Amino acid sequence: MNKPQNHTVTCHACSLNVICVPQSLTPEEIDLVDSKVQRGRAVQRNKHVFEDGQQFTSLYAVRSGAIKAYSVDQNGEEQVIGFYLPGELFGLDAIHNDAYVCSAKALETSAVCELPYAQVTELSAKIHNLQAHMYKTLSKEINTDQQFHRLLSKKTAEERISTFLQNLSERYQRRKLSPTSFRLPMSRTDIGNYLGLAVETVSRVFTRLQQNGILKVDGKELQILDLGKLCDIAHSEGCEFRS
Amino acid sequence: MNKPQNHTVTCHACSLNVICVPQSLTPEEIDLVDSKVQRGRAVQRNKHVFEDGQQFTSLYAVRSGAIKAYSVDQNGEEQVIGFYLPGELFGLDAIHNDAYVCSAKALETSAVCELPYAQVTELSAKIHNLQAHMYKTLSKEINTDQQFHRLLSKKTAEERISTFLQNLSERYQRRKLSPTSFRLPMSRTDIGNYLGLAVETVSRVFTRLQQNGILKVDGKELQILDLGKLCDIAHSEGCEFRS
DNA sequence: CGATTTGTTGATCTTACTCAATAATCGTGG
DNA sequence: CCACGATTATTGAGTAAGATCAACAAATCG
Repeated sequence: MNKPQNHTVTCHACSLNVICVPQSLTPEEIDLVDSKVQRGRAVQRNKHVFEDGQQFTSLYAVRSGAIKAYSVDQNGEEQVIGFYLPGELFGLDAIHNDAYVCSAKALETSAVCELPYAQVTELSAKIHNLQAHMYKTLSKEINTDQQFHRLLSKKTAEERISTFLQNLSERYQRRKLSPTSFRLPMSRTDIGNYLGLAVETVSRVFTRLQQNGILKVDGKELQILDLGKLCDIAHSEGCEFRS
Repeated sequence: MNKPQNHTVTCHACSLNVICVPQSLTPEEIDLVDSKVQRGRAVQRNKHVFEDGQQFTSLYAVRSGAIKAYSVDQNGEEQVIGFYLPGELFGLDAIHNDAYVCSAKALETSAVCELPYAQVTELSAKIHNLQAHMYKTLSKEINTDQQFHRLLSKKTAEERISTFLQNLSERYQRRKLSPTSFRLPMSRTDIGNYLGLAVETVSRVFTRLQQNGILKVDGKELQILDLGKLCDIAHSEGCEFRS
C-alpha cells in the first residue's frame, strides 16, 4: 500500500470560502459573517453530524475529511444521497422542513463548520450579496441533481463510474489537491449505492478500467492514468455534476 | 375517447399562490409582490417558455396547462427533467447561471406567469418572509430531486410508473382536481425518458396495471381504479417526490 | 381523408443483478 | 506488533429485467 497522501485540507476562514462570494463582500461584511456563523466541530469516523428526523438548526460545511449523506426507506434500504468534501456545504435539503431529511456521517475523521440557519437568514436579509449567493448555491445544487438524473437514467455502469471519478477529480483539483491521484474516502458499496449499481459491478468496472490503462486502483488509493479517456467514457455534458 | 375534462385551472393571484406563503405576508406585502412580479403570458402547444442558453431573466409559474423541462446533451439525446402543472414554479435551476440551463416547452396550450428574478431578489431582501419562502422552495426542490434519485437508482419499472402516477394524482388533488381521473399531458415517450425507461416498457406497464384492475387507460385519459394498490406498488417514502 | 406521429405488442438480446466462493483489508485486543 | 475475526472487495456462473428491433395499430393533424 502506498504511503497515504494528505487528503484533508482545512480552509482558513470557513464561511468566507464556503458560503460567501468573497469578491462581492466587503472585508467588514466578511468579518460579520464569520463572527456569526463560524463554529467548528470534530467528527470521528462513522459518527453523525446530524441524523434524519433530528431538529433542523444548521447548515454545515466540510473543513476536512469526507461526509456521506444518506437516508433509509421504510424497507430499511439505504440510499446514499451524496458525498461532501472539504469546502462543500450540506444540509441544504432540510431548509424546507423543521427536521433534517437525511443523515450525515463522517467517512473518516473530519471537521465540519456549523452555520446556524437562523444566522444565515438574518445575515442574508442584511447583506444583499449573501442572499444572492445563497440563492445561487441552492440553484446550483438543483442543477447538479438534474445532471445526476441523466446519469442514472441514461448512462451505463462504465459511464457512471467514469463520470463519478472525473467529478471527484475536479473537486479535489478545486481544493488544490492532485486531480489524478487521491484516496477514495467511501467504500465500493457506497459508490454502488450512490450510482445505482451493485457492488460487484463497481468492482468489475474498476478492474476493466484498470485493464484498459485508464486507472490504477490499489484499494482506496486511486490514480487516473488517462484522464482524457476517462472523460471520453464519462462524456457527461460539461464534464461535471457537482459544483 | 372520453369527453376531455377541464384540466387547466387558473390561480387568481398567481404570485400570491405560488411564491408566497399567504399566511405569513400582510395584505400590503402581497399587493406589493403582485404589483411587481405578476406578468401573464400565453404559450401555445410545443412553443417554448425559454430555451437552454437564453439569457436568464425570470422564474415562471404555471397558471394553466402543462410545461415540460428538458435538456439535450452533446449527442443530441434529450433528457426530460420534469413536468410542471398549474401552481408550480420552474426555472429555479437557472438562478446560479446567467443563462437558462434547460428548455421549457408547453405540452398543451398553457398560460404562465413571469416573475422577473431581479424583482424576486429585491422584494425578498425587503420582505423577510418572502426570503424564507424562497429558501424553502429551493430546498424542497433539492429534496424532491433526491427522492427521485432513489426512484432511478432502486425502483423497478412498475414501481417507477406507479410512483409517477401517484405523484401526479397528489398534484392534481392539490389543485382541487380529481386525484383518480385525469388526462396525462405528456407522451409515453416523455414519461419513459423522464423515468429512465424505454417507451415500450411504459406501454407494457400501463397494460399490466390495467390488467390487474389498478388503472383504466384510454390514450391519455387515465383513471386510477385502486389508488391503494398503486401506492403499495409505488411504496415510495412519504408517497411523494414533488412538492 | 391520407400522411405522419404516437402507442402497442411480440421476439430476441444484453447489461447488470444475484448468488456463491474466495481473497484482501481493517480494526481490535492480546 | 501480530493474530484473529469481521468487514469489504474481487471474481465467476447463471439469471432476469428491461432494452432493442420489428411489425402493426391507433390517434392526430393538416
